[in-house]
Amino acid sequence: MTRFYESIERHLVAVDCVIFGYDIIDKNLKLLLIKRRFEPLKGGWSLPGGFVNDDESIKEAAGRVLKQLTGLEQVYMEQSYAWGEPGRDIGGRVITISHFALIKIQDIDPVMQEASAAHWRNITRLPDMVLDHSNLVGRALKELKERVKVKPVGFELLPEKFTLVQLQDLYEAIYMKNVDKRNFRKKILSMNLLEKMDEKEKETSKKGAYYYKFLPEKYEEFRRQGFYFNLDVN
Amino acid sequence: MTRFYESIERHLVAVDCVIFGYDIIDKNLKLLLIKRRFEPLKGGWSLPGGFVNDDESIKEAAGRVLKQLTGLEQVYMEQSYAWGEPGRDIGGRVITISHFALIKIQDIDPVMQEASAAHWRNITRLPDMVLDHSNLVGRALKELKERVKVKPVGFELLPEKFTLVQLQDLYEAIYMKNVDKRNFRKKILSMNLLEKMDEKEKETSKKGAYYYKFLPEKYEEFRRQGFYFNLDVN
DNA sequence: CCAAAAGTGTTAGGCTTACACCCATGC
DNA sequence: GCATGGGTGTAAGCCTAACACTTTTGG
Repeated sequence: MTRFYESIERHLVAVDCVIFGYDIIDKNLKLLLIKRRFEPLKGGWSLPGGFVNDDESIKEAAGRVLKQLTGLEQVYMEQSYAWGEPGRDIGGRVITISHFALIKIQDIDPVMQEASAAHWRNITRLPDMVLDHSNLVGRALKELKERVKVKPVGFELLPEKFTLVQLQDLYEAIYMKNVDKRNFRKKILSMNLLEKMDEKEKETSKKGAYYYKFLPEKYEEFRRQGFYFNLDVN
Repeated sequence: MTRFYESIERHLVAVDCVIFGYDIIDKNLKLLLIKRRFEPLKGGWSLPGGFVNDDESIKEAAGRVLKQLTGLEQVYMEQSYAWGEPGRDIGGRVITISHFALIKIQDIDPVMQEASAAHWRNITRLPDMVLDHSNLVGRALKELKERVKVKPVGFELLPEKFTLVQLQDLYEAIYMKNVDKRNFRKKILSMNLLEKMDEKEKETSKKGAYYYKFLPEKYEEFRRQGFYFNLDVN
């Protein structure tokens, strides 16, 4: 493969993952962070990342990092931004391509999480982070906010079945503002993307709240017909 | 700088530029393409690109490529996407970070353009392109469409002074659909971002159309006050 | 005087927003 | 029977979209 381009400078290329999770109990949007396991800056709070191997795509590299940390595959992940200031990594010039992933907190393999020393941290109270990782987080969060407005990806952060209250709480956590309950319900239900189940969630209230589930096939069908998801909320 | 990370595989990292221009006369959105000057695929239609040097950021590399081709600096440019499939470049594994730039066609240095064998090609009639460059274009175009709706960047493609008809034609070329004249004018003028000049453009009509200019300072001021540019058009 | 392009307002309907009370149940 | 959280409807106004004629002037 490498017959041409031989005299050209090469670079270390990495991927970093901004892994979002949502805690349905304390209603906080969270990030999965690790303590950096190598020098320089060993022990500092860091995004999970890794170098891109010769035989894998960027996407595969990011997927590999995510799987090593969480045990999860087929996770919703988007490329975010390529960071390449020559001085951004004090250990040498590294170009990193940040991604953000949305995972269901409860799906994570607890053994793996323990082994990798990964920690969930509230998005509102992040520690100081290594290198420019706070910037990567900031950008990913901004992109997430835009994305959940126009694509039904919030469900990636919730269990299969969830109540409308939980869904609203999630949106409030992401938008970082309150949302009108009646308008929110009207809007999301009017899209016909949710199926109401018979079962009720009874932990958090005496009356109980109906579970719903998201119908991805419906979304695909409507999309093909020109429908645009929109949950722009006051 | 390179004390750590020594044993790790390195990669060729490039930038490619999707350079948009708008021809006010024939009302076409165009791309600046070149004939590839080196093997493999020498002579094929290609996006202008180049490898990232050791001492420059990704943004600088893209700026350098753009300047070499057009003579222009301080051009509106956004990073688009990092493309890294191992097999995407038949000459060896190259990770490329695509960008899109918006330039005023008439600003380009004609000597430079000649020398670099750069050609403007209508977006609606692009030639077959080398490697995966059609994909990079597709993505950049999609991002441009989104961007002009929510950010006043269309003006980057027009001369300093332009008529409302010209502005509308530009939006029609980007959106690839017709726009209602009265609604378009109402909307753009209501934002108070344009200044009407006394002068008229008299080439294209006997009556003549008033020139306007965009006021970037106004935009900045309004932005700070929480204003969001929006030109979502029917 | 005519052809060609610039410029201009109004209306109906849909969507957004604001807002407060009843319901079901466990204790 | 009461406290707790779940669930529901309506009205005002704002924004969007549809639509056609008048103005100017060079030839």
